[in-house]
Amino acid sequence: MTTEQRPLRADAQRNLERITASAQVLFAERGTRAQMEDIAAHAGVGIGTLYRRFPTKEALITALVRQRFQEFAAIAAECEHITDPYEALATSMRRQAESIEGDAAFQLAMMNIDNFSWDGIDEDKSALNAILSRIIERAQAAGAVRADLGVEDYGMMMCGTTATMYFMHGEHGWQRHLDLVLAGLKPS
Amino acid sequence: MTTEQRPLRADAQRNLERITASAQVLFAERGTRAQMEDIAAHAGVGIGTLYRRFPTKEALITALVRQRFQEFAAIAAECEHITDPYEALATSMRRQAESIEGDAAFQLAMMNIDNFSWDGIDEDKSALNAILSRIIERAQAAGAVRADLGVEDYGMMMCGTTATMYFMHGEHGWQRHLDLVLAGLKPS
DNA sequence: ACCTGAACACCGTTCAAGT
DNA sequence: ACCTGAACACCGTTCAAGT
Repeated sequence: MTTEQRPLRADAQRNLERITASAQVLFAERGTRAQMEDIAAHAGVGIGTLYRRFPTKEALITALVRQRFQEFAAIAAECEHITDPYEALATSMRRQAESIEGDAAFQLAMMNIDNFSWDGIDEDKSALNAILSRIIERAQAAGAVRADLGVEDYGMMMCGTTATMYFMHGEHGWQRHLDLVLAGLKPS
Repeated sequence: MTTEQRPLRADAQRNLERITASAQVLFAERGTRAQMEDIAAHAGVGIGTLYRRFPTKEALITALVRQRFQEFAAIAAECEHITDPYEALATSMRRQAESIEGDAAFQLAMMNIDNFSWDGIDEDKSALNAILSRIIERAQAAGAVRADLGVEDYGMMMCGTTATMYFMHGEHGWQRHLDLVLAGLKPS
């Protein structure tokens, strides 16, 4: 909950941004095991300051995850403009997956590692889902995908793809998983 | 590496079995965060004893994961006897997935959480893959699945399915993910 | 208001002492 | 050979003191 109620004092705002940026870098690099102390040091602040903004490590990660979800929504919104209804759907998934390729922590998060409570993430998720629903319905109207496809399926497939992304780094990467899954979407 | 070189002294053997069983229970219940001390207590031994058999928590989990892989191989071997070539493949995936439904730690492990080194697991994996290759080839010869399907795809799909299993507990569960993925296997 | 870092708590791991 | 548990180390989190 990167709560930005009353504007922060200028230096505090700068610190907050540094913290978020450092956290993004270190978590992406090292996954969930990046250490709070290291993040604070990387941001050039004391740990106390970090904890003043984010009460727990979980809260910090949640903030980053929410940013990613907002990016997902932006990507989906762009893909809605693609003329071909099937490509709109497929491209959305592919581009979202590409956007998190270097971010180990988000991949872990996406798999719900450590049973995070994901405070506030439902808002972001439903904003995203609203767009995705439209994309899916258009594809269905065009007969490009199976009639029983739902938004939950979309999330599920992204979850599966993310898992293979984290798991397998070889040439047979997550693209392959996504291809298989996309092939399964065609009407039978 | 549950190394069983020279037979253990009777009491030590009994302790080892208790440890493995307790670890299985607690990890399944609580995921990777089950504590070593709790496992030792549950098994009725001191922590020192636990560490005498398994040098690290990782090694303990690895041992359990290897057991699961061996079970996977047993399941695959049974499924090889199914007459319908497509069903042999689909049933193998479905039954393997079912077998780990209650085991949170394995699900996490399957997703390579914490970058475990998976000592020795390659052996188990290749034993399993040998069987799976035969099942896949038979399905391909029968024209029941796409010609470009490989064993790595099998692992990838199980990985994705496991992730959704851990991630989503609703009615739209992992079965749905598996269905979508299986649908994608049919020759186009 | 916000910053700092020493101190605390928790849990994985070690090791000296015991049988 | 094997067992035990007190002690250590590491890292997330707190809080008293300072600006």
